[in-house]
Amino acid sequence: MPELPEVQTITSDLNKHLKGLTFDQVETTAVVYASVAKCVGEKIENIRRIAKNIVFELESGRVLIVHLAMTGQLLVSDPKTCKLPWERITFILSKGDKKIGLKFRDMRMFGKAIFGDKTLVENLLQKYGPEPLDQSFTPQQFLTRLKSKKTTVKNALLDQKIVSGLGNIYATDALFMAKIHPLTLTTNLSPAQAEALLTCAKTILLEAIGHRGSTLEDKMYIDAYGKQGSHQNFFRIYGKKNCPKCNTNVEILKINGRGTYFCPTCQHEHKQLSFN
DNA sequence: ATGTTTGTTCCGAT
DNA sequence: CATCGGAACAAACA
Repeated sequence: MPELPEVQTITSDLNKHLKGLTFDQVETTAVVYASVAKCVGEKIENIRRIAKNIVFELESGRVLIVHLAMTGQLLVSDPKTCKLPWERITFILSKGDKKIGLKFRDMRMFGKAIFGDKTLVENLLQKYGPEPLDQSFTPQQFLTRLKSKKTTVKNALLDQKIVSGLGNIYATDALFMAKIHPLTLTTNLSPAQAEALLTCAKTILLEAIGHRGSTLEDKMYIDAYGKQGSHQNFFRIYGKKNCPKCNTNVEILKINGRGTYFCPTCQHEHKQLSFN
């Protein structure tokens, strides 16, 4: 589930509590995680977020990168606790006498965990577009990047190469808040719309970080201590039956396979795709 | 049984 | 050759 706010919540908690600890033991359960076993003996210098990735920067200069995808979780635990269902990697960290467990769970196994040298970070930074909350990212740059992809604005927002960190839920809500129809073609976006969209996306992302992320019915997102977020109580249009502003029935479109909620009254900027 | 689901990547079509 | 979109990845739930 995690989008930028959820990954940010986990990352900042982990950075606060695991900085300076050393990986004592690592147990992996599948070949796709094999490289992670090599982080034994590595000391954590810093933990930061790049797009939806959690990057453990180690004193040696090497890195451990975790992507939670749809159902991944990183959970701080007592090192003696039993294995949880779908627990894929078990870490034990220590600092002096203190020992802390860290579990990577992932029901659907779409997530990734990889250990390697600094070049992994360079590769990451290269493959992702700008962070939407970066002060230096301007609406003009946003518009140019959106227009670089000939598709609908909803689709472009989910392209991590155009702007990183937005997922289906926050993209859907940002379009509603900016009053832009999700099927609007990027080629038809105005500078004013791009500016509104960036402002709304930032507002929503910051709110959601303040609420420690969104936990849906399936409880697949929880923070590093197992706690739910509360931003699901503040969704604007995602999952709603009626528009919170005008009470019109919310419509659901399937855009590239993703459920897209929108209000046909409030989001009226859609230019017709054809003259049929 | 069928259709959903927060994300990403690969491959075929254009 | 570049770009776009659908399918696939795996598992649970309604």
